[in-house]
Amino acid sequence: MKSKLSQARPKDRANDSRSGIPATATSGAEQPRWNERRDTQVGADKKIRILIVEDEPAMVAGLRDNFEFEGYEVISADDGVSGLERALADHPDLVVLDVMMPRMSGLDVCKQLKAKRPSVPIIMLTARGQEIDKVVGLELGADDYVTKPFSIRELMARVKAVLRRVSPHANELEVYRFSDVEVNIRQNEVLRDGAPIELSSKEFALLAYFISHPAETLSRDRLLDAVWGYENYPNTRTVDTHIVHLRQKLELNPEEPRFILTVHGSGYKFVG
Amino acid sequence: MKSKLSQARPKDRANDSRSGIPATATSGAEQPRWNERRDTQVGADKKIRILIVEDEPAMVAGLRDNFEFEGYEVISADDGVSGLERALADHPDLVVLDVMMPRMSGLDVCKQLKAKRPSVPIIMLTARGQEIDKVVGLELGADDYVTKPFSIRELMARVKAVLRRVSPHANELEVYRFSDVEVNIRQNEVLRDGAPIELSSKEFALLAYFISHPAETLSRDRLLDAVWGYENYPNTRTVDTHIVHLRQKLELNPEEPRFILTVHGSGYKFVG
DNA sequence: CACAACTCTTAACATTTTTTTACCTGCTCT
DNA sequence: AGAGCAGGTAAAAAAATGTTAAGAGTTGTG
Repeated sequence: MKSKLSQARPKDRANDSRSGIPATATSGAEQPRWNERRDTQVGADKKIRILIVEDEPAMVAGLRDNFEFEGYEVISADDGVSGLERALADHPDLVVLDVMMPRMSGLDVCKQLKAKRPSVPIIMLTARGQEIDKVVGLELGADDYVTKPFSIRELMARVKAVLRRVSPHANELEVYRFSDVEVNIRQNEVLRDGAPIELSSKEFALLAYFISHPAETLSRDRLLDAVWGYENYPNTRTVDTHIVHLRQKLELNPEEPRFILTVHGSGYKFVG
Repeated sequence: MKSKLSQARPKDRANDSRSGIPATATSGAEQPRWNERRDTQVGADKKIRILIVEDEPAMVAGLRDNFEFEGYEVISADDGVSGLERALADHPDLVVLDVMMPRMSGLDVCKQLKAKRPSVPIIMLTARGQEIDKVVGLELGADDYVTKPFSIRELMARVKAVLRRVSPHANELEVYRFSDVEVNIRQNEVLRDGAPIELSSKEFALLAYFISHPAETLSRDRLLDAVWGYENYPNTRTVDTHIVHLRQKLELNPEEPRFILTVHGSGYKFVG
């Protein structure tokens, strides 16, 4: 969560000019803008971890910024050998791998990594003119590739696409039930006896966070951090208000909440 | 579903200069990429089932990934005998068959399978230098072959070609229906009660993407990536405008849309 | 080549929804 | 009783979306 200054967010992204990364030293022309809030992982419990293996520091910094802004956890390595080591040791959820690197080519890293961890998705960064088919084909097993110079926007989209493809579980399996209420995390949908309950996005994020921390007393500050983000400092009373709304929509008897309980002096607690 | 494919846009978009961002030197993206969404079987009634018979796990995994990404259903077997069994039991629409395998050679599997199910198309994976003529000729009856090492793109193209050749009905299978609306993906045609609804290419591409991701909330950015492509940076509001147009043409009551719903703060969602 | 028809994009304004803040009441504990 | 906290309510503020229209570019046609 980097600059989630959504307060000062420009209206449309055509105008904003968040510092992007030059995709290569040569192409300063591309001005990616990526500072709009997108479909990031809201209130996710554990972050998705991305490993960036790339020898050019500026590129790493730029990618790190953007990925972290999108809510991913980023680790990095600056040559092939250490990249392979980190990939094996730190269990990233996805690897972004430059082809041209010191010590060990990205192609070899890819091959060796796929041999040991066939399931970890890899996106290759290739220069134009390199043999794309080899990179992505079965010989190496990369899941996708982007040719330099690329827009951060394209890379980000492909990362998300690969993640969606690799773990479609996120789509369906995240359904929670308590009492006669059914919460589908992925589809932002809450049902009571099959009838939809309309929640605002904040309300839903709040509920999702509660659900993922059952029976745990959550302080207002913690809820603010998790649901509103670190760069937002609304009044803690804001949380209360949203709790009220949630209860009104969720509880059978909002006067006597059964699911979202108050822990006097501490915060709130969700009980399935 | 790339717009490129459905749009009769002869010229490169490189001369697109309105947003101040040059379309980049990267407009060499004319070459199709295997991993882009293509003319897959969108919203087809039932998926086309591919059987992969191959003993190398990494290869199976890679093929599975790619075929599933293209919208096929994949089943697999890791040796000749079980491959033949599954081919007979599970009625795949196409079989990808490695020649070199334990227990029973792919050649024998092919021969026996063709003897019992003459209609099921088979694509063989052969190593360079193997006797191609025998494989494809009448003796064995395979429909096509690919020599290792091959690019996934080539294999995918051959699979589609064979499927087209074998079942020209595939054209009609790409019809999706909801309410009294009928959408023919391949023919860019939308009918309501048999009467055509005229959609622009963007509108159609948008609808097609919605249809292929039913009940999933799609952010504007994701729609931009999928429908407009990576090299274009239109305003996110552009999506809204097109949604409006789509609704006006598609919904019975555009004021209260039933098919294309807005998810406030997140994007849009299509419900059949 | 001019002209009309059409598409796409952007902008401006209207409307709706969400989020935040402010103010007030009641409760609990010392 | 008074301080501190929980919670209700309403309204202001902000953001997102709907709507309409105008400009630029394309296509098709005479």
